[in-house]
Amino acid sequence: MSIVRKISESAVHRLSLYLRILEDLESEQRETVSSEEMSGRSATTAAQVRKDLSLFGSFGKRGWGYDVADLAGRLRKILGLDRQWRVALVGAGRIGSALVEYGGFGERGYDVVAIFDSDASKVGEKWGGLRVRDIGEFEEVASEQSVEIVILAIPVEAVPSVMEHVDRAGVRGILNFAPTKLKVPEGVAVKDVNMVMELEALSFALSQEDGER
Amino acid sequence: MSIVRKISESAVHRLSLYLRILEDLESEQRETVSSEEMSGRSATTAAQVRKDLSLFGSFGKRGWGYDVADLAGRLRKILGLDRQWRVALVGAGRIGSALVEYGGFGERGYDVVAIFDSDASKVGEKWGGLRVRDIGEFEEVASEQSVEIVILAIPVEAVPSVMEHVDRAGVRGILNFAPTKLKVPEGVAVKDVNMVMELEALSFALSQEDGER
DNA sequence: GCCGCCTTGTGAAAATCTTCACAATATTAG
DNA sequence: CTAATATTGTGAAGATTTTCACAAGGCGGC
Ligand SMILES: NC(=O)c1ccc[n+]([C@@H]2O[C@H](COP(=O)([O-])OP(=O)(O)OC[C@H]3O[C@@H](n4cnc5c(N)ncnc54)[C@H](O)[C@@H]3O)[C@@H](O)[C@H]2O)c1
Ligand SMILES: NC(=O)c1ccc[n+]([C@@H]2O[C@H](COP(=O)([O-])OP(=O)(O)OC[C@H]3O[C@@H](n4cnc5c(N)ncnc54)[C@H](O)[C@@H]3O)[C@@H](O)[C@H]2O)c1
Repeated sequence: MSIVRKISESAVHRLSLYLRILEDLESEQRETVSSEEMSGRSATTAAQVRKDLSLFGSFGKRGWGYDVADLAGRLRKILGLDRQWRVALVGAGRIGSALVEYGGFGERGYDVVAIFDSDASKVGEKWGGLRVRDIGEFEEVASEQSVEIVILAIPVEAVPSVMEHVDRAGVRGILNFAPTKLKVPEGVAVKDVNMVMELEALSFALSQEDGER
Repeated sequence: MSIVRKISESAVHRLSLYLRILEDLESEQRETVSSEEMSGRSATTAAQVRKDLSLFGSFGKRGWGYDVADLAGRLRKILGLDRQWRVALVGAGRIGSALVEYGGFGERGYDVVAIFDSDASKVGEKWGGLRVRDIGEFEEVASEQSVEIVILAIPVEAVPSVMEHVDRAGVRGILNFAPTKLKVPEGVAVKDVNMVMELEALSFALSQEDGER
């Protein structure tokens, strides 16, 4: 039955945004919200909000708006936040440590269940209840722990060798911080986080302004 | 003279990608490259590569391709990387420290020239040659140091008060890590880095797969 | 100098995404 | 019950982005 609609990258992005807005509204004890108000708190239009939501169903009541708690629940379900995701961190470096210490992921159902590194001086360290393991143990531990998502926070040079482990372990999704295009088997989802690119987009925008004057 | 073309977000993103590819090619001692090969190393098509570049001029030679070093130089110029940018970090926490210790920004011309925090136990610490300063000094120091870009790595709650300082100091661009929509004066560019959203896009993709089976 | 080959640059077509505009309908007041 | 009001859900229009397809050059070989 399920119709395969292709939801655009940007639409998914906006859904995350809407969820954050709804959570703010929940903490303000608001019961309902209109597409108009949602658009005011994001950077979109009311029509966009309604179109985005209508891709998944009709969640509002005409003349009344959306029930805040109900819509938040539906978005959580749509985004896959109605369950726990078992996550492994590979790369116990600067970014890795910032991520593991950050509580925001656990809150949303992403449980870091294993940490890997190749540096003998890091392997064995205790990081918030978890022991840093050698990358050589990846396949065994990842399958034992049913890891589905990997956060890759390693240098570019280490990517090829680490990806061999990751591929063999049957991981389904990768959040990649290394500034390189990953080669992954069919069916594995990858999202890149590239802060340098964001800075470049910023300096591009500023340079354009300068050029126009 | 300069025609004001609106370059899409995604096109700028791809330009950054192309630059990274060209830098790889440079380190492989390659002299020339075709749009075909560039597309193979990114996730686009050859036509897209050529269209993107043609927004800014015609940099190639028919039947021959692009000169790797020349094109890299032109992209650097387009992205505003042909100069130094003076950057201030606000928030000497986990993310802030990972960023400051990371060399990749300096390499690309982003110089962190000041670091601010509000925590008395952090103010005064030495971070790679810089003293962490109190956020109260922001306006004075930022204008003295000609800061143009701010990296905001503070908790959401601290955003409103910090933004007052930032707005008054006449900063032109902000790289924001706090998961909230910044309100900025006209003309200030903002780019958000939101890792939770990327993870949500990942779990969305994985959930969709599950649903389709 | 001419031919054949290769690859760019770019209009035009196709696809995708966003905005518009309004009928449908729930709610509330009288 | 009717009217007035609010706001959704959604086709259709409009805008933007991507892909197609090919003429226009440049280069090497003969
Ligand atoms: N730190 C930042 O602010 C920043 C910013 C942008 C991008 N990045 C990127 O993020 C990635 C991580 O950066 P970082 O600053 O955390 O680096 P880091 O050097 O602090 O940490 C990398 C970790 O990976 C480990 N590692 C190396 N090879 C490995 C292997 N084969 N298997 C397992 N672990 C291995 C290292 O031992 C180290 O602990 C890099 O690709 C970097 O380019 C970082
Ligand atoms: N750490 C992560 O992995 C991660 C992931 C996603 C998003 N974020 C976001 O990035 C931001 C920073 O995260 P973090 O983990 O580095 O937090 P952190 O708590 O480690 O650091 C925040 C720093 O900001 C400082 N600060 C607080 N109020 C301030 C003020 N008014 N003026 C100046 N400095 C002030 C604190 O003293 C602290 O040093 C947060 O908004 C967080 O939600 C972090």
